[in-house]
Amino acid sequence: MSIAEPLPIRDLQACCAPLTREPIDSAHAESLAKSLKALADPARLRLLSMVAAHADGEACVCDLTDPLGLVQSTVSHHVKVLVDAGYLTVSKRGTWHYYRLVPGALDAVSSLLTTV
Amino acid sequence: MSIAEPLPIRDLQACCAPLTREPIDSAHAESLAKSLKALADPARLRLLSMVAAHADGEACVCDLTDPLGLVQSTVSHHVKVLVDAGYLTVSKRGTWHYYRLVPGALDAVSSLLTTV
DNA sequence: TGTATGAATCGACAGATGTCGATGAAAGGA
DNA sequence: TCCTTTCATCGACATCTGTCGATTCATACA
Repeated sequence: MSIAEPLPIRDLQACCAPLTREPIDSAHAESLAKSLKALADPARLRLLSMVAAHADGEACVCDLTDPLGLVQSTVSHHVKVLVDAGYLTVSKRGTWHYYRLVPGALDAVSSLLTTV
Repeated sequence: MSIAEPLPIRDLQACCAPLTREPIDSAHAESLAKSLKALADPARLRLLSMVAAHADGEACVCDLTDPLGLVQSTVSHHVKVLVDAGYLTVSKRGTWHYYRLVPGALDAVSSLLTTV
């Protein structure tokens, strides 16, 4: 992640009250919107869900192309969006790249939306 | 909402486990993505936040144009997106339309993202 | 009836996004 | 050294999206 990138969602949570607690300012609205945009795609939601459900909680791109019904380059693109947004991490072993959920990342964005 | 519209988020919650509990199927991924897309815009996040913070928990379009820095037709567009997605309701009194948060709508989408 | 006000709709447009096929890069094995 | 496999990147394309100005609609009031 370059320095110009949006804050990953966990930093956002560390600083902010839930959306309805008080009016959100432009900068934080921008950050939260980016985090939500990364999530707001059916292929990426299924991808996240598949990674979470996969053996050992990790999966490679090749595990995902068939069940998603998408070409390798497209899956690679979606995975990159989720890594950049802070939802996935990658660990490389040989020619394989294994992706895994970042613990707490989904809970962080979730807690920003709650009203209670 | 026409019959062809996506399920509002509350129905989604009534039927589904959180994203990481088990692999989500295509149809539900599509629904959840639509609900998230409605939220994934800085202007709409600020709009929701302003409505929640406004006196009596409701606001009209004319209350929002100035603080958002957007033209009336644009605000009207964003409001419609949020109403269609089930986050806002409208009550019309004279020429004024007052928008208000749907109780529990944000909590519903939030709970679908939680992993715990 | 006519006018004023708040809001929805329409048409246009630039920019972002999801998808694909083709190519390139890195690592391992014959 | 060469081939294979896994993945990233690139270029192209159609579609979607956010924004605006102009118009239309509905309601209230003079």
